[in-house]
Amino acid sequence: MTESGDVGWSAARAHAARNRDRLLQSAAEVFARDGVNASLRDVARRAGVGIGTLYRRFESREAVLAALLADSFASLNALGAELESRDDATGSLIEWLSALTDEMRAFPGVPDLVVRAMVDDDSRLHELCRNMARTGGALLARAQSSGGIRSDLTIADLLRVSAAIATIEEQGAERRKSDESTASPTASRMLDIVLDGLRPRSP
Amino acid sequence: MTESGDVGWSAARAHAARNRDRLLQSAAEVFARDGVNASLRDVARRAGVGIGTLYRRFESREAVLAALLADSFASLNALGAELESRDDATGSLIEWLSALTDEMRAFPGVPDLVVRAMVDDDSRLHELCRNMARTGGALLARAQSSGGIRSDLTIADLLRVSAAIATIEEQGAERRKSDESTASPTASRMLDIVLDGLRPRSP
DNA sequence: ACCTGAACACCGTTCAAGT
DNA sequence: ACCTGAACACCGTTCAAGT
Repeated sequence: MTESGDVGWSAARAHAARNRDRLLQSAAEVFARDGVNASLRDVARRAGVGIGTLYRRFESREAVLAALLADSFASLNALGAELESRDDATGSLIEWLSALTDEMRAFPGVPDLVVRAMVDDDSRLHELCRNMARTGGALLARAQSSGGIRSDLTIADLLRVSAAIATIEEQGAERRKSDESTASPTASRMLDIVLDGLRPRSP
Repeated sequence: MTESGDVGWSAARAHAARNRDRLLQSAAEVFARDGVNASLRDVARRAGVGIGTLYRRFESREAVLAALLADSFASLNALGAELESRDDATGSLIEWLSALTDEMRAFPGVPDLVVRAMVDDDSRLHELCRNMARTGGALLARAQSSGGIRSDLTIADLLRVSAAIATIEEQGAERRKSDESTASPTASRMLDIVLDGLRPRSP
């Protein structure tokens, strides 16, 4: 099949790129269904490629996830930059935390992953998470100096809270067999309740 | 080896009981290290029995966990009963939620497990969790009628919050590689902060 | 009655062999 | 250069064979 020189090369490269796209598409579907620890063999199967191809395109499960989540994180950084120029510092922070919580619901297991990656230098998601944290940190500092948010909180605290809420809502979104008294709360209600606790109290 | 009649039987029964104890001991160690989804083969190996014996003594992973967590849940119910007779209704609820959060930190993954079991009729932990929720529900109702807790909250909300905090602290308790700005908050601080949000606000 | 371990159908990950 | 699938070392779970 070897066509001479560049033609063969670029055909192979195009094919490789298509495989990468298919793998990402497939991974998005499988992770959405089975969570971030879903079977990578499943991902490869559904993409119609061999398992070896997956490992050739992505050095690890986290590399796949990093590729899938990169856009989310970029949009959070963009939103943060935009919110910096708003008057309401506290409202800005809360809006950003809401957006973060939403993004973390991409796949089951993402919140956990993000919290761990924040603290693990070796994670493929480490830098992505750290950048995102920097964006949030700026918003937090502004909200704190405006007096709208307790001054003893750190951005690490808030990311953990956000992750916790995202985990809760992720589970609440699943099919429930008995739905009487344990019906899941509205998506944003839990976050609202918890964020209430972040304001300074004047008793 | 077959000794005649009852003697052989009771020896076998005693042996079986000892195996069960060893398995539980081993499971406690392995789950503490690797979380609730740890290898059951590992559990059997460390207990010095065949994998078949584990499955003979416990019909499922959840059955092992139910056996390990039964005491915790019982003590929460006892604590609840005791707190019912205290004057400070809100303080009682908060103390109980603190205790619950602590118990959920038994092994990594327990909070998630409890939240799921609460909603899954088929789980071996379902009844255990439901009873515990009933205990908390009574404390919540009392705190709400005393005016100390927002009236729109349900016990399901609070258990989810507790699970979320327990998850956070469980992760915070792990060895961190970089510990600068992401240092984990003190054990109870997150819970305190969040519980602040549960009080009615008077602006 | 109880215990064991082989057996089955899956994983994640690597790497020789093919094109 | 890229792709494939066998190979290895693991799982969870079941069940025939042993005592």
